[in-house]
Amino acid sequence: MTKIPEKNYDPKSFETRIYGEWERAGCFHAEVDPSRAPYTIVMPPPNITGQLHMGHALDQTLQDVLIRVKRLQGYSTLWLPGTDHASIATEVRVAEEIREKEGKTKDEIGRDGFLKRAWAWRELYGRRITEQQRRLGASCDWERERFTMDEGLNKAVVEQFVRLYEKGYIYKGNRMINWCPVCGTSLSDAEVEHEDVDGQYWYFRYPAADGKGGIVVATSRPETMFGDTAVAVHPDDERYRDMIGKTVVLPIVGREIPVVADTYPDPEKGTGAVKITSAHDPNDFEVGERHGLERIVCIGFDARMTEEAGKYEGMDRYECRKAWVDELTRGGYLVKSEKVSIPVGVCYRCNAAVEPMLSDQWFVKMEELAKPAIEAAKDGSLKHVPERFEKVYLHWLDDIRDWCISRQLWWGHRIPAYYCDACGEVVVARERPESCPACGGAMRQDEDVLDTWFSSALWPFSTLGWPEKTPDLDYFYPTSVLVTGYDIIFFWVVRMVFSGLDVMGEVPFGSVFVHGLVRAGDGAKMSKSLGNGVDPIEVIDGYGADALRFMLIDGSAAGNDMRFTTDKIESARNFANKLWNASRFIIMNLGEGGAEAVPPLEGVDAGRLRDEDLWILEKVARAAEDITRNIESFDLSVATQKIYELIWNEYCDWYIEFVKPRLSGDDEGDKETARAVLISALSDLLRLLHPFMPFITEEIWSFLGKGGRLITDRWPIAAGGGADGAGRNAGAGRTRGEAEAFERAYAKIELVKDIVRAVRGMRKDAGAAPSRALPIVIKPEGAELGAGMETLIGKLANVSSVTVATDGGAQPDDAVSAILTGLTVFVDAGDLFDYEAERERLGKEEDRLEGNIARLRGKLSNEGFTSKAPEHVVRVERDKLASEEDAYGKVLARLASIEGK
RNA sequence: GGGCGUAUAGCUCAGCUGGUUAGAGCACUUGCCUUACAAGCAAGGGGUCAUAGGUUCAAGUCCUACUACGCCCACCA
Repeated sequence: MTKIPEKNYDPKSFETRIYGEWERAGCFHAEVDPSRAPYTIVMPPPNITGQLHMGHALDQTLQDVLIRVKRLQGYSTLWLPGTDHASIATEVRVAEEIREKEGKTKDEIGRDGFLKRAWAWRELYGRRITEQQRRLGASCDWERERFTMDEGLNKAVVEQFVRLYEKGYIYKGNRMINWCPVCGTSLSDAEVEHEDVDGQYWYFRYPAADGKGGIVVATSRPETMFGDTAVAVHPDDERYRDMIGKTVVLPIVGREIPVVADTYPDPEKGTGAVKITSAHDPNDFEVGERHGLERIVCIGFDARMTEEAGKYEGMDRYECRKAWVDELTRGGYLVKSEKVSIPVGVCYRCNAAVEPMLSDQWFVKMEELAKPAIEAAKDGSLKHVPERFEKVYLHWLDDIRDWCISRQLWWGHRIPAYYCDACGEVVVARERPESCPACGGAMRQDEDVLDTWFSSALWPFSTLGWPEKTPDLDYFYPTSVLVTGYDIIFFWVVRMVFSGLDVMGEVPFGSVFVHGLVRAGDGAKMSKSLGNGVDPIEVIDGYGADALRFMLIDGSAAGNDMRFTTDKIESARNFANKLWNASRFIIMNLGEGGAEAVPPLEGVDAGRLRDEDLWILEKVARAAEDITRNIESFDLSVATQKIYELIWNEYCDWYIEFVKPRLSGDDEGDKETARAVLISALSDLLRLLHPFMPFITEEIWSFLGKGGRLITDRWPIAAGGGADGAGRNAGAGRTRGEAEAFERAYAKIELVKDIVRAVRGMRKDAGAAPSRALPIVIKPEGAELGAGMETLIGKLANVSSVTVATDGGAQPDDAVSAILTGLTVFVDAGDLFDYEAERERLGKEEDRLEGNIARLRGKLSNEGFTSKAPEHVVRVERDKLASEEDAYGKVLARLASIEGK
């Protein structure tokens, strides 16, 4: 008894089940296997801050497609999953939760209590994320799942920190850093975003100390005036030459500050004189360094004014600004002010305005580390797809500054630095020292944790076991490709590359495959605050994971943003439904013995194969090669379009229709042949589609009696020089005779399609009722009409009889005609025929051909074209002209023959 | 200030290294419940590929300029 699929495509009925089967069978597990080439992708670990969004779904789908293709091609494929602790983001969320649930602050709970709750959070959200990934069909090796704060990774982080410290690449220094007053921590440059806000320039007069004149400076941040330590002017600026070396007085504050000459001020800008606040601005800091200025901190870590601000001490920085400007204005120091747009740095997590601050922090010296990373992109060992992203990568590295890696947070890898309070000794070590090596006193560990990206930077090798020398690391590193969004190129890609080169001496991946954002239907960025996010799980519930996956890949080019619309997801779901029903039809027609009784294609006598059989096999073979090429060059959406077209418009629309009469016929042998070809072609279609729609393809596969699982079956054709060198290309190994037979059959069936389409069109034009079968006459004019052509046409065009009008044979005048390449088709529409309509029809054709012929003649009479264009291009144009002229002649003749009727 | 992207059918988008008459999905028109599929079948309509130059035998595709929108980077007081 043959098992037949349910009538309706219902992804819910099998997706979860199939995933479980794959997982239990160990299909995702990768083995170190020296006999095969490895193919490795480390998953960009999603943050445990929440759940997966549409961007993750895209990211994961792309990786899964690549992994599944390579798995089918016979590589030992490892897709290593994991999650990221996302230090600052998670800390903020956990603190929020604690405030809501317990009404307490972080400090009230304490470090240990906080970490306990953070780990609980990690358990909950980490699991939720991996469940969502399973729903999507991610075929990653769960046995190798990692977390950026697990024990092994902590070991890697400590090891790398110590190594860099010992090399002198990590240092602690009192430098200008970005401070987020809300998150209460320092930030790296990458973590600061720039926003333009409405602001103002205030021009204030700083009187000269000697009472003669003064200098007007412009500022957008008057409140930093309390920290001013100089006024700088350009040495060549005539206006201020006399002032250099003198001192001016800070209005109201009364403190005297020097006027220094420095090349930093641009005479063109503002007044050409710049107030220098060496403790609150990176540029001013440098000017201060050059001139040995003191640093006065007037804004504290809480974004409130310090005692340096006198009576404003304790006031918020922006409130102080207002009050202070008022006071200066009243004092007559304000010269003018103007509204202007000011770029301000904000925290990428909480959006608060970042304050440049002087602070003791740990840094990674970037200059030496960046060099090989730049080199890798330039010498091609690291390729970006699409290429344009290499610019983004290089640009970031080119003017990179030292990386501030310490964070004043609790959730993260604690810095392995230890201090002796007794003698001031600092020890950076893999293990906590028992006591101070200098004085024997007690050691205290640094309170701070590391930037979350410090651990992410090690991800491609730390997850494979580094610093241990493991077989995994040896076999799977370097990884094959990194798939990620363009928005985290410098957060992550750059840092992985320089870390990989530093630690392993090799780039962590040869290619970076960059994708864009998934936007809402109106083009807006999906975001929580806008509430326009689409939950991938809800989409999967409604349409199936396969539809979501297909939709995410189809119809968007690599690196470009895409919009999520129901149109698209429905279209993808409909495609799945189409495949489902076609497969169902085939399975229903397998006969008594079911799938097992159908012989494999190799078991069918080649002589039994009909033209349409050869045609579909050839179609599939050609498409398979194309699709493989597209996938290998990361043109995944091109690949999906081709497979969509192949399945729907060739296999379903034509082949299945061609074969229907045979399936209901009496010739058992022929029936068997048709079944064998149907299944063979379908199998390849399933293989080709599987990476994109893994569930439905696996489910259908299980009905085909082929045994095994599709996920671990084989790709239709061998990878170019890949792991599977068996040369399984469907067209490979054919004899010359066979190849010619395929060619002939292919051309013949394409002609049949043209005839069918022409007849359908003519029937419609004539207004023939769909149920009314009409006789047709085919007049061959050079085309080879094989036997069996008539039956193929008859059924598909609703034709009652096909007469081949051999030379001299009857050629009806009172029939609708269509002139095709190598033949003319007449539809005997009987009472519906109308000479006037026929003439109109032919007239249109005449016009069209005239246009074409004129264009082609022009082209071919162009000496430049015939002499310079490649031979095959010219030949195609010549052939085209010849056939158009031929058709034109026939149209004229036909018009003449019915003239006056 | 620097860099990048996008502009192709009413809408959303493909179009790889330049080479037939520029494609798809949705929408639209017409006709169909044809025993796999109305989430479907069949036949159609619809585009001077943003604009202006240029290179070339040949440009949606390459170059230059320009316009509009979008994004990224940036230490302009």
